[in-house]
Amino acid sequence: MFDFDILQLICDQDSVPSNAIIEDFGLLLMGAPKQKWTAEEESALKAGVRKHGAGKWRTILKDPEFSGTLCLRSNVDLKDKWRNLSVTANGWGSREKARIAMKRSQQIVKHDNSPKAVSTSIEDSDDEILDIKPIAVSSENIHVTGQKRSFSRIDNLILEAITNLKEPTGSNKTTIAMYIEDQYWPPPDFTQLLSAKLKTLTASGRLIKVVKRRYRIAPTSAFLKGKPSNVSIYEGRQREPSGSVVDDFTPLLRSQVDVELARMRNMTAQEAAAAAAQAVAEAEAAMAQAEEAAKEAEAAEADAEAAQAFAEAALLTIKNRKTADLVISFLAISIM
DNA sequence: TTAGGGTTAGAC
DNA sequence: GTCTAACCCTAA
Repeated sequence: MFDFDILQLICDQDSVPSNAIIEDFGLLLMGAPKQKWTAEEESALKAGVRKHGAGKWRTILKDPEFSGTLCLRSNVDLKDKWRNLSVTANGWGSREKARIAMKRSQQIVKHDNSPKAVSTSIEDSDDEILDIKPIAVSSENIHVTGQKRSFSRIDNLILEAITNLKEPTGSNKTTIAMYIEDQYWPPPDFTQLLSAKLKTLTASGRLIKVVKRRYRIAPTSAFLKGKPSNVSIYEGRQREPSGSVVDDFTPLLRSQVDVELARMRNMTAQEAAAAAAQAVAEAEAAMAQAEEAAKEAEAAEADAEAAQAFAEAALLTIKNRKTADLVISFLAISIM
């Protein structure tokens, strides 16, 4: 189209077009169809976020590595697109968002009514188990050898993601998931594992939950001790695909998956069938493990809700009876 | 410059 | 009519 050709000419200049230029051009495009994001623009945005962090939209636009691809976009466009990506990556449709918003407002009311209630942070509302977007299964790399060891690998991935994303206000679950999914090939039910793991890491004090469901690494976290920041924890594994680091949760790099696919193409029918059967069995084991982790997370949430309900009931009792001593005695007996 | 809420176009 | 993605507006 003619108008887009003009803007492409602007793009061909060395400098990044200012917002004013893009906005003025928007006037020219009045009535024109929406500019759909291309796959190239999308990947450039993701790469930009990886490099500079979410929220550094202007920096990403100025980065010569991305300015060529994103020259038609303003920083606001980047922000909006990243928001859309975050929402869809979580499997949240408008209904889910409305439901979560409703749930959150209800919880805020609860907090207002019971300031001393047992804390079931409203920031946990996005830790619900959501639809999973399975990406790939490594038949050789998912070995179920016990939850603790497997989870320690996810711990490292989460910490690596938060470290490398460098978001000043911390990283949310979506951003962490997108980083990991972009860098590796996580197993099925990865989102469930991530939700559960974020909870336990926060509970154990290794992560700090800051505003708006964002997580930061606790200053005293032992996970990164001795490890240089900004370096992939899996670099060793990347250099040695057949090395020893395969006994845990180890998402595959895309390049490794490509190698796997190439190997599979050369298999005989019988070999392929055997490999497929083995992959299915191991994937099922991994899914069972993920399911168990999800159940644990659900149980923890249920416990917290029950505790909150109990605390609310206790406070109500205090108000109504005006016999605090009696209630305190009752609570003491209940706890024992 | 950015975040977040709101609006609207387009696909289904 | 519903849903999603792109776009708009405004406060900080």
